[in-house]
Amino acid sequence: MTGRKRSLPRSESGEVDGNPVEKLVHCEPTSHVDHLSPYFPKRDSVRLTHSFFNQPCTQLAKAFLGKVLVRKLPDGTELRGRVVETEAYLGGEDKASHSAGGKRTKRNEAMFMAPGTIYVYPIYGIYLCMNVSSQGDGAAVLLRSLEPLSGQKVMRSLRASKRKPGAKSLKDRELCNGPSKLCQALEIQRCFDRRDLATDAEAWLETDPEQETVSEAEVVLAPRIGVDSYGEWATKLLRFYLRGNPCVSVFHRDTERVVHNLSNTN
DNA sequence: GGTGCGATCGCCT
DNA sequence: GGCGATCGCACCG
Repeated sequence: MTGRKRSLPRSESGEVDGNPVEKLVHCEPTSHVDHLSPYFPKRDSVRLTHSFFNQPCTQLAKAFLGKVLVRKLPDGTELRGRVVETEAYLGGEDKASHSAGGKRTKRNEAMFMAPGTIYVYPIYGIYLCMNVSSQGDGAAVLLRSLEPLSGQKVMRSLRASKRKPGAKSLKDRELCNGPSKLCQALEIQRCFDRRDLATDAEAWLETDPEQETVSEAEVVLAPRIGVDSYGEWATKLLRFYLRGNPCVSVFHRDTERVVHNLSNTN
């Protein structure tokens, strides 16, 4: 079950979908004390370690949901986003995986490294995608979408720098709703390839202090994106996202409708 | 809202 | 030499 309800997406600056509402003084995200309650004592974020990443690929892909990816920029700014969409790439028999058939190359070396190893690769000459190695030979989890939690202004400017000058300002939900968008918004560069998400000083994964564990019912299973040419592996339900979250890149209405109808019969 | 298309280059065959 | 785990924009309805 989820914990306290809250509106989505959250905003650090009193903005709703990019529309300024109220300017707030910047505060450290972990130092808010005004909402403390003796009945619901605030829990701290906990950095996730190797034991978290060391689980089977599909299990890890689901476990990522609700966790918070943190990127600390050289100037000390911390950008935070809650993981809302992932894909599992199993390696071996998974024809859609870069490591299909155990194929190991210079590019995908990180997929074969210890669980928690970051795999960043360039695609279409102009974009990057970020994965995290899991348990299993050549298996990794693709991070597809985040719900921005803090640093939205910086994310927006990082994203805007690659768009047409004068283009419409991006809504919060549009900052990280795609694998290459989240790399741009969090300034995840190629140099992160083969680094360790469990110990790195500039990128890590945390628990969300406002998020209870994610239940199975909140997770939508869907086909992966952009792998249509891989036969039966294109249809396997190896994409996972948080039901109803507006920051998800591609909704799979069919799956959601089926589950919804089933729940209506109860 | 949805669809179609071009961009752009490192990596692999 | 060909292609891709994508994206933004133009265009249509």
